[in-house]
Amino acid sequence: MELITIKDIAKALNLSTSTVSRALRGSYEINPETKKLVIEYAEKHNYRPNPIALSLKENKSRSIGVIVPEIDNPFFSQVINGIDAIAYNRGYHVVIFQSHESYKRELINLEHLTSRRVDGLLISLSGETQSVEHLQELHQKGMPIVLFDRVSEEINTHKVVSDNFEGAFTATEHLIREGRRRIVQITASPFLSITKERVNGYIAALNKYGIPVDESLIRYCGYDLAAIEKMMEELFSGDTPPDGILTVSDRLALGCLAVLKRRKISIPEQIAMVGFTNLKAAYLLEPALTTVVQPSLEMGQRSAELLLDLIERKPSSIPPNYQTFKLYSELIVRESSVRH
Amino acid sequence: MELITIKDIAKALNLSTSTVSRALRGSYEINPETKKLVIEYAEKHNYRPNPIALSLKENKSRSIGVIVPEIDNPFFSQVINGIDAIAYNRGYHVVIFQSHESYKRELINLEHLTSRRVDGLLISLSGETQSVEHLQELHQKGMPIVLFDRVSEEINTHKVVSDNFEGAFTATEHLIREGRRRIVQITASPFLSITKERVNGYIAALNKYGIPVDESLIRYCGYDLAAIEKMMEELFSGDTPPDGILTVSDRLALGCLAVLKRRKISIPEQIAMVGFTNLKAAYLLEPALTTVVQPSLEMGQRSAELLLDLIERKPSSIPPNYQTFKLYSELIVRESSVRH
DNA sequence: TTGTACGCGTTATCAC
DNA sequence: GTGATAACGCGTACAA
Repeated sequence: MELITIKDIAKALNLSTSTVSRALRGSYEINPETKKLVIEYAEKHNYRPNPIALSLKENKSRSIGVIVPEIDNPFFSQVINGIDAIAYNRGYHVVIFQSHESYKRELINLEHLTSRRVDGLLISLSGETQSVEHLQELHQKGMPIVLFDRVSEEINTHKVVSDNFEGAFTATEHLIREGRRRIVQITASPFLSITKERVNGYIAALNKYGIPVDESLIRYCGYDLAAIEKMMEELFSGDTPPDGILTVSDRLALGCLAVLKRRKISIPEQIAMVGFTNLKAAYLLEPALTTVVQPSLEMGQRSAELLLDLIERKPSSIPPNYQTFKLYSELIVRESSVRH
Repeated sequence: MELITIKDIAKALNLSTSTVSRALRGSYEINPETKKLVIEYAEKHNYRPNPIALSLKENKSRSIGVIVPEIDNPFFSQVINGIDAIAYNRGYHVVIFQSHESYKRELINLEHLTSRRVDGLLISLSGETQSVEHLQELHQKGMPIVLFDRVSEEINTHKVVSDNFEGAFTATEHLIREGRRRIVQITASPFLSITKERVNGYIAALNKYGIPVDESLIRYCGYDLAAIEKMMEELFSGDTPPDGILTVSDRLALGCLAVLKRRKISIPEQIAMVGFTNLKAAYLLEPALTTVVQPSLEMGQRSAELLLDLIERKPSSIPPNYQTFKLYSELIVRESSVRH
């Protein structure tokens, strides 16, 4: 735990710092005895190379930046978990920033990241972000970037996403097969890639079964719980309330379930529901909730692996054609969700 | 965004690096014109001081380490949120480590932290941790440390906790006043300070109302959901099932609610329940759940403020007597929890 | 007012 | 096989 440096070792052993350095790194041919002596002394005094000095020398921080909309969101905290696992194994710091769904804060985060000299960036876009010029600029300056979950077509780099189209398609199809026809999709910011893909999957499923698309059944909604509940109340106050619901996030599912409970609308008897959710709570409390489980942990791991590969490879050997990796989202149907 | 250094500015302006440095820091008396020139150039080329070089020079990393049992736990992700807010405002990095409730991993984290040269440490102990010698050693070597939530008597430094005794006392009293007598407390690792305090609060409330303490109604339980449910099933299979429940964490509350739901035991008609919870989901899905809300965000903020004060103060001026700051936990009783 | 020299911890290069 | 030196970027004591 002591703050011992290579210089201290050199002094103590009457050697030069360069000899000590070589002994420790074992690179050059060196007198085995000297080497042994140095290594023993280092171990005894718990020598640890100063990562800051190394960073300065190598012009690398051995840290990666992560920008997420909110840490306090089960999906993202699970992703961070995955990132964390990979990064620490490979000797990297993870520095986390939150955009709080604000484009402005995303820009500020980027500024912080660059001045902190992170070696690479993992980012999931804010709900407000419509242009990714800020990322492109950074990317062109040589910063390795991997986008995950909420990505953009407009930047050419690696991306890791879940198969949102397929997830929404399967979920919608499940509802249709259970006999539902008036299926509402409750979704988030219309700017997000995940939103667009999920809406497309939903529409494709309706089309497949010849159900006309009713635009009023696609509801875009912010994350504010009160707003979600208000929208839901509205939806169920009309003459023709939905008989099926597809929600695409934890918070949306919760607001939705809360309103159903309050109105004593029972699942699955009166209405069927599928939620994209990462919250273990949801299905425990509402066993009839069919769930599209996001591969959050895996997404974090894959993204981090990709980014670290990009960072550690020489710039000239970075593959010219970036790819989008799609991870499988599982649809989990529980017995109790089948209509009695 | 460019990687421009002080040296580049000096070269471009035909000045020495020291002049540029002074101009930028504005410390020394310097020719106003030169100063203006330098600052303009710096702004134009987006100069940012290299934090790594500064760290090396000042022997400070301007980063703080945070060790939590799990990131993916709503209480801790909220605490991290609070830490984050304060730290970034004051120009510090937050480096997060997870102990995964393992003492061994806590030790490894500590090792990483020190070799990473963090300026200070915020830690909430793992469920396995019984001795804090590892922390004491580090603390005696001069590392500023603030413990939060799960603390230890055996180390003398600042601590930030919520009032667990009071929280459990109030919760238990609430149950008693609703007419419950067989109140079970379902709690976590017996080693944790929070567990002991909550058990004490529970016992004190029973004593106040002359209810004998039944040791079999204090259940220690791991975080594994399956184990929680098994324990609950056991509890409710006996001849005299509880008529009141106090759970002290989100996961325990969830496992508990899941079993009640499965056995069709209704709240509050058949059983009353209070949970320590930070999960917005819980009360939404079960409105009859009375909640002890932990001041998680505030805890993060207070802890970070304390730690940064410790770090930035000269060692000689650190107050010799460390304190434990208790934050208030609010008991939230919703209408629907009153027995009909 | 400005420039020179040094040190923070480490490694690479060159010399011995 | 080992030691001296320079360099990474910055701030500052000291010299001019």
